[in-house]
Amino acid sequence: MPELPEVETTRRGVAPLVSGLQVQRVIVHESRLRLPVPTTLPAILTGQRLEDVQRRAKYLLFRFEAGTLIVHLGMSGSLRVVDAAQPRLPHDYVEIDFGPRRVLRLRDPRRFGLMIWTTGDPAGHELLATLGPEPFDAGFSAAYLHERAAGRRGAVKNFIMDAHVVVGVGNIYAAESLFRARIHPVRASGRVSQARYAALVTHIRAVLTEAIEAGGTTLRDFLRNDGEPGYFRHNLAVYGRAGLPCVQCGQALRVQVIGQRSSFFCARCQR
DNA sequence: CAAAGGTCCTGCTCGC
DNA sequence: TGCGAGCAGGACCTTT
Repeated sequence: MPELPEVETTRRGVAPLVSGLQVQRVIVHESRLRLPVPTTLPAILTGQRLEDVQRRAKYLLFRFEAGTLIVHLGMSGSLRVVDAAQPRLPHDYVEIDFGPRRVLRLRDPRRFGLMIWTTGDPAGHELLATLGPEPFDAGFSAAYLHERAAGRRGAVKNFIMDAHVVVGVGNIYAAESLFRARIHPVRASGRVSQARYAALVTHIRAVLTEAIEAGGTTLRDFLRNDGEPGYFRHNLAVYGRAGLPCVQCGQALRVQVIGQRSSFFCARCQR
């Protein structure tokens, strides 16, 4: 589920509902996520006031006075703020209770997500310290990509999906932005001109912006924070459209596994 | 049975 | 030959 737009949508949905409130109770129903949820979490959080919710890459940062709760939704995670009377759903693994009508629940069927506690500057945490720039940072530029890609022969799609190069470009938005920039996903990243990287930067930003404004692309199990099903199919030009006609040229779109991920593209438009 | 939106780790290969 | 960067593949886990 969560690519960057979904994570940002989650942040915007959750933050106003719980920011400024004090944690009443924490229940960890299942701690075996990608990293273990600390069993001390209830003792750490109870009584603390949530200052705000920030985002770095696909990590959500719940900032308390004493430290930061780092949350990642993996491939299937979601957060909702529900009434305490709402029954737990299957795979609702952690509950942070900010009051009877303000229970934050982490659901994560595949358990690829994480929820950990850190003190000090979260940017220095090992999970965050080596991440590349945010797509909307000035440091993410054509010159930056061109320089980072010099000499690299791997597929440009893998390159832009590498969080140490730039964060927040997952499989869907990699496909969409490469299509708009007319760059073939298998092209060696070191053999993309700076001018074409300029186009790619523009399109990555545009695609992410559109998706965030649309409330996030949702393909499967994203739930909106009010608990309503949030199914929303963003207008995707290539992702999931193998065999269907290219919106530009009409030729059938192709799918190919690149870096173990299904990659959709137009073999005529993208070079 | 394959595949699903993410990330980390290991071990191999290539080029200097 | 040795080294490091880059890269591919596997692992994590459950559901459809």
